[in-house]
Amino acid sequence: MHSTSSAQPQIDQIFRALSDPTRRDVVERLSAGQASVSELAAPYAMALPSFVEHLRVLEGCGLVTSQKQGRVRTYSLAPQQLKLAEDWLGRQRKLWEGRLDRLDAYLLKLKKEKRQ
Amino acid sequence: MHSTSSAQPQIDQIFRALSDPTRRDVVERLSAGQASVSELAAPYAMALPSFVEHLRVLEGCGLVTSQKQGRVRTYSLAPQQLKLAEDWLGRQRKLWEGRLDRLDAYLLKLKKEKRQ
DNA sequence: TACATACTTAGGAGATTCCCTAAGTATGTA
DNA sequence: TACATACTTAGGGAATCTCCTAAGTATGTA
Repeated sequence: MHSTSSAQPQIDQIFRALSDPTRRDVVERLSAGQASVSELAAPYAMALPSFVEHLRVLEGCGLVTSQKQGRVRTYSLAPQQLKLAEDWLGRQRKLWEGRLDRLDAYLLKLKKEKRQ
Repeated sequence: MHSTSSAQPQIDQIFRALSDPTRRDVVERLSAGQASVSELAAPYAMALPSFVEHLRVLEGCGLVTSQKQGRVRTYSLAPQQLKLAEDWLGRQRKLWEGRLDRLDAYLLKLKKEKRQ
């Protein structure tokens, strides 16, 4: 159907997950090291089930992992998925910069031809 | 309320916009150069008003710009906003890598101390 | 002027999101 | 055993999203 067809549910979900400030905060917090549900939830006014749903979204797209020990569930960052999003953005930047380079080259050529 | 407080509506909207495969396709297409609404819409089965709504979302968060000449509206990429998202991801990667480095250093120190 | 083209506006249906309260289960502690 | 702690499950409500159809406006063309 499309020319480029970048319909990857995984990337969809990763960008979607990162579009919420609470979830971005959690990712940032976990960059500093693992933490339990209550530790992660503490800074937020939100009801716990609401907050836990954010954690579920993050785990659902593989941005974080968790394991339960006794009654405490501990979350950690899983940075490979972050890389997926970063790679997509990097690819766009390269395309864009490549286009600028070609435009530069073209303008330079025009200028040269004019001079002759 | 939060420790890190990354509640930036702009970044929210950018990640939100990029979470849809049609909109990511459009960004990719525009990386190759500007295009009109009908050119952009051509590959999709979607009704035109639905597709145009995607363009409105992209323009709303500054990822693309448009101008109308006669009856044709032409869209271009505005790559500065892409950089916002890329920067956020890059920052997370640095935090994460920094943490790994500190962990390495710590393990190395442990190993040394054990040897004495 | 008549007709085609390129959007644009209006309104609506169904799914999803993001929050809530109330009540439950499993685990550690006195 | 009684109680507190740390989630977990169930269900619901308002707002937003992503698509649709139908009809409108503005511009170029014969």
